[in-house]
Amino acid sequence: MSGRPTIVEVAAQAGVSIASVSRVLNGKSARRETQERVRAAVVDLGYVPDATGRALKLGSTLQVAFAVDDVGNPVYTEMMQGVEDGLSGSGGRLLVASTGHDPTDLLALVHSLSRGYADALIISPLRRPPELVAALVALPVPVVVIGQIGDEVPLDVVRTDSRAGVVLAHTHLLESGRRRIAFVNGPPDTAPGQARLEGFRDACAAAGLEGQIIQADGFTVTAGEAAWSQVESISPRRRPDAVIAANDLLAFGVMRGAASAGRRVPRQLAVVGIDDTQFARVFSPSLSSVSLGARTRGRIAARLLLDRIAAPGIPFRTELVTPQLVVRESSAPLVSLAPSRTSLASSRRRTS
Amino acid sequence: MSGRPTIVEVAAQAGVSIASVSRVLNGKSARRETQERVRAAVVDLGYVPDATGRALKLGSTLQVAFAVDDVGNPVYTEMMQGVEDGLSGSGGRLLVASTGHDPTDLLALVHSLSRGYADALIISPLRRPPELVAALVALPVPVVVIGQIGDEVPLDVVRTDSRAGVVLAHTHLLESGRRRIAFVNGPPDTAPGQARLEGFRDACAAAGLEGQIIQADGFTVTAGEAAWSQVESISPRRRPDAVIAANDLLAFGVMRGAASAGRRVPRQLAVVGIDDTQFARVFSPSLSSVSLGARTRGRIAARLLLDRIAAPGIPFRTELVTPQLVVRESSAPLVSLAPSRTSLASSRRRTS
DNA sequence: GAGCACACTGTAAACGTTTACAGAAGTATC
DNA sequence: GATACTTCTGTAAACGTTTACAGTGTGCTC
Repeated sequence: MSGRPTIVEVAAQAGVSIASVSRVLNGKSARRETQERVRAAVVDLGYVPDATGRALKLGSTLQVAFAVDDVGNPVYTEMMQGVEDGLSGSGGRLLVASTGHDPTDLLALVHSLSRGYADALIISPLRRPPELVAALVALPVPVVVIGQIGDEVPLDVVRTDSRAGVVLAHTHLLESGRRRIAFVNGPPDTAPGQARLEGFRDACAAAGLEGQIIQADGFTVTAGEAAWSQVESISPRRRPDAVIAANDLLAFGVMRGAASAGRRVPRQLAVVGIDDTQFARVFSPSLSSVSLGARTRGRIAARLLLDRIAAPGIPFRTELVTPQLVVRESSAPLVSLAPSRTSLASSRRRTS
Repeated sequence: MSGRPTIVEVAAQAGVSIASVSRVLNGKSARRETQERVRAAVVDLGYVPDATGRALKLGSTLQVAFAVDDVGNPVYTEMMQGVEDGLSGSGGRLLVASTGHDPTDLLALVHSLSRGYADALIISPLRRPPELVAALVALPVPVVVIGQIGDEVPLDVVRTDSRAGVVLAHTHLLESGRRRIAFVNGPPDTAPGQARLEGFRDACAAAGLEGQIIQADGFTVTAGEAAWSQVESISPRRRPDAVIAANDLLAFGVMRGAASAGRRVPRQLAVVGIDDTQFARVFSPSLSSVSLGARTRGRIAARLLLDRIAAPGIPFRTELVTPQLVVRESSAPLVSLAPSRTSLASSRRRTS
């Protein structure tokens, strides 16, 4: 009466049983007249089937949880949009859980998922302590991990080779004429922090250069700014002429720090970020960045999930997205900078 | 057997009835020995109460839906973080629905909410066609609107006076010595588009100036870039020396356009954005922006919601968040720019 | 008109919880 | 030892669906 109408009231109004109402609404066989009466009653009462009752009976909530460490990072927003893309048409809803940076939060979240309020989980964790991996594997619902999780873990995974991504960036900077290339990393106890660090070491070894490594205490803009002051404190002779940042936010921070210290990008300092977030293109100077296909990864994760829900028994898969360097202003080659008086270069020309 | 254990199995294992199990788990009175046996069985079987069964019985899902038009806009991410802040501790989960820009999507989403998969809705719509308002009012769950929705609508509302916000920006630009102030608006059929346009007209009238109005076809960076080309096409004599953009993304777009056209910000063009998103501070030059307290608004919305859930009968409230101008480099005063030829960093020092 | 096939419909059980109610067991009081 | 009282426990109903199963009715064939 007071609340929303239930199937019982619809049945009463239509003068049929609740089974018939359910059948009509789910497109099962029913006489034309029954159909009409049910539909009329539905419209009349404004009946909408209750998701909870349905979920209880069918054992599926049509909800997918998406867990990330920091929704403030645009790369995760893009990933989420990818997931939404991939889910669209499946009738699923997206439950977003940002867990802050507290690892116990994340674990609690994963555990709480066994309450069954979602049919599946897509997770992109920065860190992967054994407890987390164990919890993920033990979860009674399908799980897709975006990122590295370990080879033998029985889960669907969408990966990218960010190690190779760093090498791409390094090679590009060499080609643009830089030799003193530094790496501003995020926390090395994170999966991306570790992989990207390895990539940088690989690249340095291959080039026969030694590279400075600066460690920021997060993957944020402010951490990048703080890291810049470490760069500044390097003795002038060894001071880098290029920086690879472990993600775009760090890169923005570095560029900001460099700008307020009066150093010109890209003339005095080239910067390359990772993730190619939407703001990389927009920044001035625009930021060269290694795209790890966040949106694509999200989309693939959704697809893996839908596949597994459709056929739970299939073997676990690992999909790989290859990194791609997007070259923009922040890493313009030294050679082309020298003679050119074109737009950006001239607008950034030294005033004295 | 196969799936997750239910309360029935726990009861069997503990040798008590399911009612006792439920009571122990919900902290109702029970003999110490019963408690111990139930808890032992729970641990033993790894039992976790099913959220769906619980929701069905209790009629509450512990889920709050949050609907926005564009998750790609950082202002909504911040708002969402505010909502999460405000919800934390209430045991609620956040269901994020980004509806793209299709207004029928949004309507469909709102209607689908009457399936009862969420206990409440927080919505920040760009447009508010009568159908949407009607649908919101008709919804069987509490609704909080962030933004303008109309005075007589029986809903809880969190508002900000973005009209006054534009006036703030305008006054500031006058004080910084600008006289030909243009306004880059988003679509004027949106609530913020309309309010901000009115604010701009107010400000122009008060100052006795006529202001150019440029209309972008979205609240995005690319729309801002496109709008810039319209600014460029204005005859040089009337060309603006300052731009107020209807949000930060538009402002970024304008700055990007201006930069590639070789115009200096703030020397030749001052820019002020609206929303004060996290990247405003980071941009080079950093963007002056009118904060509308997105995070605060989200937090307040959550509080209004919790209040209403606790006491559904209370009168509807409208909370107001006052805009605050954050002055940064992009609108440095001409006077301080004129004599000095110093870097942006030093000009920033004077303005803040 | 009997028999049969068929299409549809209603009854009732099930999904996993919570909780009103009544009954059981224990304890204190006379 | 009976009574009243308290404290705990079990039974069963309820939340809103879907669906197996049995039943009804109709039309057809002989």
